[in-house]
Amino acid sequence: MTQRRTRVRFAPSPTGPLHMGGVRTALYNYLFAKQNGGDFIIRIEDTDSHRFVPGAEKYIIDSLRWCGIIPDEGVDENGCVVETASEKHPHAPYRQSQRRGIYRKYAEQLVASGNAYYAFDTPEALARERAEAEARGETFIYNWSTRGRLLNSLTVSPEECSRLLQERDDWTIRFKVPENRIVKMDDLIRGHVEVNSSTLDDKVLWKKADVLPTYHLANIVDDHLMEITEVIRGEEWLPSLPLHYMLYEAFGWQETMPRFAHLALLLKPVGNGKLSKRDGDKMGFPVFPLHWVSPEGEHSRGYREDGYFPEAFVNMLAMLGWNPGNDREMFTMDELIQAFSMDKVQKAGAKFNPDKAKWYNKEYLRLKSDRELAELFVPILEEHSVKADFDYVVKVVALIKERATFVKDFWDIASYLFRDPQQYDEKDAAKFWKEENYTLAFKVADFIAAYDGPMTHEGVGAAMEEYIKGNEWPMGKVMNCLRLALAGASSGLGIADIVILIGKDAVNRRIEAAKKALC
RNA sequence: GCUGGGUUCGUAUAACGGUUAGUACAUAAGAUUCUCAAUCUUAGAAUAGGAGUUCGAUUCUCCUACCCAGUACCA
Repeated sequence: MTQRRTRVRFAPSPTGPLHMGGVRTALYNYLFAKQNGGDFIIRIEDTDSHRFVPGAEKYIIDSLRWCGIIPDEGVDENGCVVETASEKHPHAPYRQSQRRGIYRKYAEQLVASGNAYYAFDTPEALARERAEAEARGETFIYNWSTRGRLLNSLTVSPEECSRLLQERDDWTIRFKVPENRIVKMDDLIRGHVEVNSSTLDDKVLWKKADVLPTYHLANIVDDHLMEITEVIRGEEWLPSLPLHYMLYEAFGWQETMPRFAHLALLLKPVGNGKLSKRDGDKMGFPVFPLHWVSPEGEHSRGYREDGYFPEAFVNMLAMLGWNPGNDREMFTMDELIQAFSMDKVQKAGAKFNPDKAKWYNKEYLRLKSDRELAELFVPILEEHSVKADFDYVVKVVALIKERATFVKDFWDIASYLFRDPQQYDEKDAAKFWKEENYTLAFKVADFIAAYDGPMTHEGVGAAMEEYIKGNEWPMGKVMNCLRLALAGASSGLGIADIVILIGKDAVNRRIEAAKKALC
């Protein structure tokens, strides 16, 4: 086979928000394409108009964009699916519903070559067949074993067939799956797989009622036309792989048939089964990349809105079912592109671990500069009506960032560095706010007020500790009393840090307020 | 049911026939600090079960169990 430029595609159906498992599939496609210097293409598979959900298409593209997964083809710079062909997007339109004109001839071609046939069975007739089979404890299957007694172009005369084609508008074209043929397939992840064609059914390829192809036909035709070299998709497609192989063969396209890779599904953190929105709601984690509101008004939380950095989300997702072959866990997108390899992709489904997702965010948060984090913190401060000097915010961030998982945690951790405590933790007060302690704490406060050296760790911090130790006062009790007065709770930054940040005036003010509130 | 896929600590995974079965998250204990967090140290924790091939199987083959997917005129 001649060397072809690598071209992979992500082909979602706009039936709802993109699940994180879908993002992972897109990510692996993207990594594979970029690693091989090829193209990552988006194609919208919307041949089922009944399941179309407004906004889903935009959501999918926005989600990928947030993750840094930028398509080379199919979507323009504004994030819109391309409808008219150009040099950059030669295969437009990239929405199957807008490609409806091109599929019928391919279906007819298969009929002409004897690989497919017209079927005139009504949905009701098929439902009856299913019910009858079920009554006998069997499963109805439309294939070699039953097609001979059903209503189709193989069982009626050519004249009758043309008449039905004319009169009826609910006929279909079905693929004629051969009997008892071993279909031999190769999967990039699973290796060699064989299936006996007798177990397969004669899939509907084209529907007169909708004047549209079904997934299988549209998918194969478009992958062929768009010169796709590798199909990387979810495991749910593995059972239809033999059909797809036979379709390529029937069209005579086996020379350019793409290679296939079927990705195992993402599983729920506890119990069995695939990850669903319900699990997220129940256990408190998002299953979607971005916040989503369904047309019915139902909300779903998103990783972005929950405070995850896209780099952390992507890194976490990449490691769910793939590994570099060593212990390394942190990868930027570019590093993933370098390191990714299909044969390190896990065969089994991976249970999603929300704790690990948080851990990744924490790691990425630490990697960011104080100034960068401060910039993200400023809007949150503004929400709390706090206007602070930017350099002061930077100083605060430097001290608190190791204690946080998300930027949004900053406020809970450090609100007392921006305004006086509004209340005092009751348990901490009961534990530490005793006369023998706070009288000493007040003396330390007086000492700080009188201190006139540099407001640094080495200055006021050291002096304060020396003062307490010199008097042989209980360090822990005194400090916790002070922290309660200054920060509203006994947990938090070191007293010296707090004093240095808020300054002497605030210390005095807060001590007086605590006296009033607690004594 | 049938067809296909899968199975290493609780979770994600490493070990492409030879290791005291490694790492990370989580858990627990200890150290440290004025508290909390962070950090450091340590601990417990796995090859689903059974046959076979082999000098030797986590790794190869078969059987069983369990899990997942598909079984639509949905994708």
